Amino acid sequence: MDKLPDPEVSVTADDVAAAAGVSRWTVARAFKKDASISPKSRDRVLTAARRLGYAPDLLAASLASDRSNLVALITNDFNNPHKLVLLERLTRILSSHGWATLLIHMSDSDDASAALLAASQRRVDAAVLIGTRFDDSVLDTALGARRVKKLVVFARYSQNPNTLTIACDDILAMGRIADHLVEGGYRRPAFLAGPDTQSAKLHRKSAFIDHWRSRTGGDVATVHAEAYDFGAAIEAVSLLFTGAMDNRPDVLVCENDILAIGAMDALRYRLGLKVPEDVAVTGFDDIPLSLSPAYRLTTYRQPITQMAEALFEVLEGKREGDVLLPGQFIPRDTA
Amino acid sequence: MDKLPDPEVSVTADDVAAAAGVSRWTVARAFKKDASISPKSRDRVLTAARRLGYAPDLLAASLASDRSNLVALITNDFNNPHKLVLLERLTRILSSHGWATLLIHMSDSDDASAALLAASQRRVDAAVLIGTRFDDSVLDTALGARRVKKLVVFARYSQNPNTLTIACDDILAMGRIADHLVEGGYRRPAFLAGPDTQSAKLHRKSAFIDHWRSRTGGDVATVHAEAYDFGAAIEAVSLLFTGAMDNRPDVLVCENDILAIGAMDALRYRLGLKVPEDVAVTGFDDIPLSLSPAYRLTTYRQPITQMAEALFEVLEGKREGDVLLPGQFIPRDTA
DNA sequence: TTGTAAGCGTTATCAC
DNA sequence: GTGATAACGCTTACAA
Repeated sequence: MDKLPDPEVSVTADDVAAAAGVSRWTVARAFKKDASISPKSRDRVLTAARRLGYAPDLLAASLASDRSNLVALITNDFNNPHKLVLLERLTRILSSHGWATLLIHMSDSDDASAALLAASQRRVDAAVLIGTRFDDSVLDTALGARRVKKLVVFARYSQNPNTLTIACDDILAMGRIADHLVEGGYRRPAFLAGPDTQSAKLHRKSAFIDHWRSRTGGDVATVHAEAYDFGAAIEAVSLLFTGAMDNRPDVLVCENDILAIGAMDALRYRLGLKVPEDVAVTGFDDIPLSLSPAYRLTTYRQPITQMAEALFEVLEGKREGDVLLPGQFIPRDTA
Repeated sequence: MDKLPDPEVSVTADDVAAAAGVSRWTVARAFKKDASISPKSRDRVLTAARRLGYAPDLLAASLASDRSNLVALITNDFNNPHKLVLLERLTRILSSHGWATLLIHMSDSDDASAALLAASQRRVDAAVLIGTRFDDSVLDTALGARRVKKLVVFARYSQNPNTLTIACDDILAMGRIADHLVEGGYRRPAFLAGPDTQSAKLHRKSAFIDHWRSRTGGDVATVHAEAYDFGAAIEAVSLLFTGAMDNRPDVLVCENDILAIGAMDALRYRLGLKVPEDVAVTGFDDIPLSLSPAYRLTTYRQPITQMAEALFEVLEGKREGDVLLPGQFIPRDTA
């Protein structure tokens, strides 16, 4: 009768080796994909392993090999539902390739050093910054405490040379949105952005403004919400429209969907305006809510799956340099 | 001149020991909270450590001590924005207590074994299941592959005796909601639940029905959405109301906010009904969107912070047994 | 193709 | 209060 795996006793490669009558090294080889091992040995090892309930200890492996197949996902923006989409895609795709993910919360107040220290103490192979709410000075401190082998900025831009950016091509994206608006006959756009800190994150804003200017020669009004959530967007938009009702914008171009949804709420429930009849709105991200009949938001979808795959390639060292991928314009009813 | 920390070379406790003129063990002691070490030695060690840029390697520590201070957060329900709130709170609170979190995606199709195996291979001290979409058979397979020291079910109920539940007290909660509705004069409630699988997750449904019956003697209609997202809720509610318009429900009690929001969208945009004038709606969770002027949803907030703190105590072995905590009723405009 | 020996950076045990 | 020594479970040489 087969012995059942005993949960109390941890079974190691040595146990399997003894059971299969081979060396510990051969056991390790049997679990490697492309190892020089005879099919017979491998089979014997795997059978024994299954019977004993053995699974390699990745912690010990990491320590010995100095490679953990572990990434830290560091983020600070838990208000935006888009984060959930990013986390879902990243964990799913990375784990399908054998990578585990450490989720690290970076509070707004303190800098990234603490997060990176935590990551490095767990010996991650790379740290991935996912977020919109930190500016580039954060990266400098992070890199000062350079304890992490690779630092990737995901779904956001970074000019920092020691950092690798994987993102959606914002210039292309905002150009596409601007084109759509020009062709739709809109003439007085306003851009609703997040907090106005000195950083590269306002890429979308400048990309839109540049493109709009070159196509129409016209100017673009600008508002900053105090945070990336719809509450802040409601305040910002209310303020904007109560100010100058005589020559009000005919379209609100928003840095992301959550701001766009706040903008729509403000227009409808605070200002009594209709979307898109009175004012049109565009977003960015295509969060699930954008599809809801209450919003039906015209937006732009980031190529998250491809971005996640690109991250995987970067982690494996199969790819170098920044990655900028084109997304997809999603026209719905709000513009 | 002080040498700057060299990122290329990893500095170990031995280096610090040499620099401080003590043994490696003393270095370790200096980093322990309540270790028997003289203040002088500790100070000398910490100074040397700071100068060399030393931080203990938690991987090696885990291997040696058989304690990783690492938890696996396993989830499969990335459609519900409430997950983001849970993740935020858990990572923040756990990390403030020195615990790191592994985020593991459990795909709907396969069982929990893969996720638990992944967790155990990283030697987590506990696995925490966060989700609504698995039924109890999943727990059985998970426990069959019993590789993880502790298995906690968070923000959901489990009857499994090998599992520890930390959740909001649903009976109390649904009782509170039912009371509010009875007092509000509602008479024909319908309950909108998620997918109808055989499991304990329909706790809220039965809790509401029981309470409603005992207070009014009346029955409660029931609908099941095919998934926990607002698209599925829209379909389910549309179907329910096109069926029997003669004696339609006057209030829709929803298992959570995301279903409630879908229900409201269906009522307003598909059926042309007004909330709460024609049909009232209640939710559960108090996700950020519930506060939006488009919804202003009457709902019930789970005590997430306390639940997270309870999890911490369970992890540290300071607490045993299931934890059921009371939440807070949040009356807004929809009921 | 397979086995042997020496690490990886910490903690645990037990002396001093 | 402090230090030596043996684990922890694996991988990386290198030798057979």
